[in-house]
Amino acid sequence: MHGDADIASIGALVADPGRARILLALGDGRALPASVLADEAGVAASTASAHLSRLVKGGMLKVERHGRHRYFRLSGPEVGELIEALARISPPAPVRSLKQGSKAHAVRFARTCYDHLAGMLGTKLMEGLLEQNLLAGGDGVFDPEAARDDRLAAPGYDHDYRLTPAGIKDLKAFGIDFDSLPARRPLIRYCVDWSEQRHHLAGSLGAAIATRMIELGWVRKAGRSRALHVSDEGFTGLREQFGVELTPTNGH
Amino acid sequence: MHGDADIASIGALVADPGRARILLALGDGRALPASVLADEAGVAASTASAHLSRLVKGGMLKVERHGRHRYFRLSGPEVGELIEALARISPPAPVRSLKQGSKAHAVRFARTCYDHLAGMLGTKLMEGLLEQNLLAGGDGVFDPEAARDDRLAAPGYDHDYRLTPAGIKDLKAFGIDFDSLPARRPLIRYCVDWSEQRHHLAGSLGAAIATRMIELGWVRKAGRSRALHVSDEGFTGLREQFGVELTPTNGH
DNA sequence: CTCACGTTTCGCCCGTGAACGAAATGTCGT
DNA sequence: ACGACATTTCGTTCACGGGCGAAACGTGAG
Repeated sequence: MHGDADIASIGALVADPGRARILLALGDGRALPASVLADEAGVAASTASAHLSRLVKGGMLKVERHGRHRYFRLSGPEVGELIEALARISPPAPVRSLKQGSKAHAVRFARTCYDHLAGMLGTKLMEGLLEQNLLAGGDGVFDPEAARDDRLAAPGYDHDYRLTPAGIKDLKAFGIDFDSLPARRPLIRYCVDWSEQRHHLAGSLGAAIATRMIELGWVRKAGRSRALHVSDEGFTGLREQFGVELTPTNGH
Repeated sequence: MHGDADIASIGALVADPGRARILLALGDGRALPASVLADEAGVAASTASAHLSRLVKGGMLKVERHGRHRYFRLSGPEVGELIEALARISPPAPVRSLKQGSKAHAVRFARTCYDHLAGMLGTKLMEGLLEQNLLAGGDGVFDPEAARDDRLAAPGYDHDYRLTPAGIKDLKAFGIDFDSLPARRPLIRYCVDWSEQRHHLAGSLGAAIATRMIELGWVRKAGRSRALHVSDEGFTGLREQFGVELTPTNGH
């Protein structure tokens, strides 16, 4: 028999700024080599190595050998969920350099969250879908106070979003093939976006929309961070098809 | 404009064993005075005071003054969600004393999670509801591997549980008044139980069932922890009405 | 086979923060 | 107003863990 859960040991792993940056970089489930992560964390290779082995020993990361590189990734979705939960209540980090500043800006503007869209892009899209009545069942806002009514309600499960007939029609026109979506995964879920404190679309539909937008060239992965770059066609397409008013400058 | 999320600062708050025990004790949203929390954490009052003020400054806790006591509670549901996410991937804590051991045992056996039932009681009940076809749409298991199919899937939203006609009938007979349940809160949600790694029932139905069981005297709050005590009527009632085979000894 | 590169181990320095008791502060009950 | 109790502040001690560079290790490329 064992005792209570030792959450302090996990907390200690996250407590170091270098390790935290490593976790954030791996946040959407990608695999990255140690050297890149050292760079990402802003520490020497030896230091990063120590951090990485502690994270592996603690069960948060797992390793894959590929030639003389060692690729690290989150050991499971629960870890990603933890990172999201942490980011949601974390204060904004102090900006260390101009480059870091604009990089953080890009991540907040549009990024990947697992396999769907997040950041301002993700939440504005959700808003557009709701305004055009393609989606119904919630208002897209994250309101910690509302949940207080019945003490502390279950976390993040407070809305039942569903597609409207118009939504199915428009999304089919957009290029979503509903028949080919995985059966066992729910069509529509939502995440609370940590940078916007609003909802963005997840579930298999969220993933399909993200895939389709990349396919159309509306967005593309920017560099090796989770940030996404929105193309001109993306901006016009988002406005015309989903009523999303998004401009390259309204990020901050 | 601000930079990335500073999850390390939150991690540092959780990293200390004393603070972690405080957070765990407050995990379901209750308010407790500083002296009780000092006892719970196993440290001197002065030490606990320092911990508590750091947790408040960090935004994880808030204070309410009541006479010469100061009651602390989680500052919001997001914090509770974080604690659950942490506990889910944490190793079992080393047992420090016999008393702590049996206390941890009691918590794993049956406890409160926000306003519904968790621990072995909660997961066995979920299992019973599914076996008797009062509930459908999932199998009650938490399987991190299954989510791997489509990379890292959205966290914890992988099933769509729903009541069957038989479920509505039986639960009405059990004493649940469906008409009086809050409208804006979803009827059925689930949580991944950190001690059992299975699902237990949440949502307004989960809360109503918990309330009704307390009303019937099947369970009662044990002491000032989150643990619940199951009465003899509770054991027989659970078996007869929900097919739950639970004995006082199968906790470990 | 040997070189080059990615990664880990080692040894050392240094700063941070957790612990406690004692004493100060504050609040209630009588 | 006084004494009891809850809580915080203060001052000190002490241990743990992060940081780096140098050197060792291991693997793939030429």
